[in-house]
Amino acid sequence: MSSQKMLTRNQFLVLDVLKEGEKPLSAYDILDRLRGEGLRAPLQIYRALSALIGRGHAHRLESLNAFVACAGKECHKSGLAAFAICEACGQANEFSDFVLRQRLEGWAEREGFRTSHSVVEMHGTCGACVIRS
Amino acid sequence: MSSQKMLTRNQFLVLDVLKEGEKPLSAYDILDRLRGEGLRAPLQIYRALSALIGRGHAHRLESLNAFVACAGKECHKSGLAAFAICEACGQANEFSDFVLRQRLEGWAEREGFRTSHSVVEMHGTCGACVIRS
DNA sequence: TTCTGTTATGTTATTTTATAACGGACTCAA
DNA sequence: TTGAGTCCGTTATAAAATAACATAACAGAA
Ligand SMILES: [Zn+2]
Ligand SMILES: [Zn+2]
Ligand SMILES: [Zn+2]
Ligand SMILES: [Zn+2]
Repeated sequence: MSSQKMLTRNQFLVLDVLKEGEKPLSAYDILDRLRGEGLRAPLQIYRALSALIGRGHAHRLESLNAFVACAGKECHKSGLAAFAICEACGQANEFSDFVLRQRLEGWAEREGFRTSHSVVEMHGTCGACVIRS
Repeated sequence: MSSQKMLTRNQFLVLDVLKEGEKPLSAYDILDRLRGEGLRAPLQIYRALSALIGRGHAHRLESLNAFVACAGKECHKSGLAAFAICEACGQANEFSDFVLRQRLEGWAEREGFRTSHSVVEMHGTCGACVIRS
């Protein structure tokens, strides 16, 4: 089962930056970190991001206008990636929760709503930062 | 108990436009509809929106960069407003779900995460548009 | 009253985020 | 070898949000 299509050079570079980054990065942040590799235009980044997100290698955080590498084990299986975003340290913690997904799908089914994608993003202060404060 | 502080003129105008609008509106959409009332700058809209959101009169849809008047009965009581956004007709349906909120708070509690605000936005096709297609 | 802190306002300029529109290079199969 | 598909790179532009600055309006304290 090698339906894993190869990543292009730009896609690989962008994904690598996301994996290195400890925090969500904006497209322009990513661009700045890849100027050394010859990338110059925002569109190069956005195109790579679209492809990566389409294949499940990365996620877009809607409430931050930023992007992260996928860190979930089951986010494809469960079909829903949720995030807890710390406003103090900036880190985003990806998790997935079957009940959560079930609950949303239940609502959708009752209402005849056909879901294509769900956004779940909690904002607040992470455990480490709570202690530190 | 008249702790209901008065809305300012700009806040009232913006909220009124949101209530009239059948769909989520961007700040610039709102501005365009209020030029007749003498509003000229985006900041006037953003300031009014911030105040309205702070008081629970309106919500921001993170995945659309757009705003809606609050249509929920219990979204303050339940502390969580969720939205189902139709990509066909553009309408956003606000709902609230206690189990959903409970589930998110449960995760947060286990992880020591202190939540300040949660974003739940489903994208897809609403019942009416599914039938129509 | 006058002073003073707070809140709301208005305006201009700028930053940040995202896309449109164009053309070239390459692969693969018909 | 031609045509479809995909990726690439560039320039220009649109869309969303904020910075910086200056003024007005007002309530409470002195
Ligand atoms: Zn994931
Ligand atoms: Zn933190
Ligand atoms: Zn509401
Ligand atoms: Zn619809």
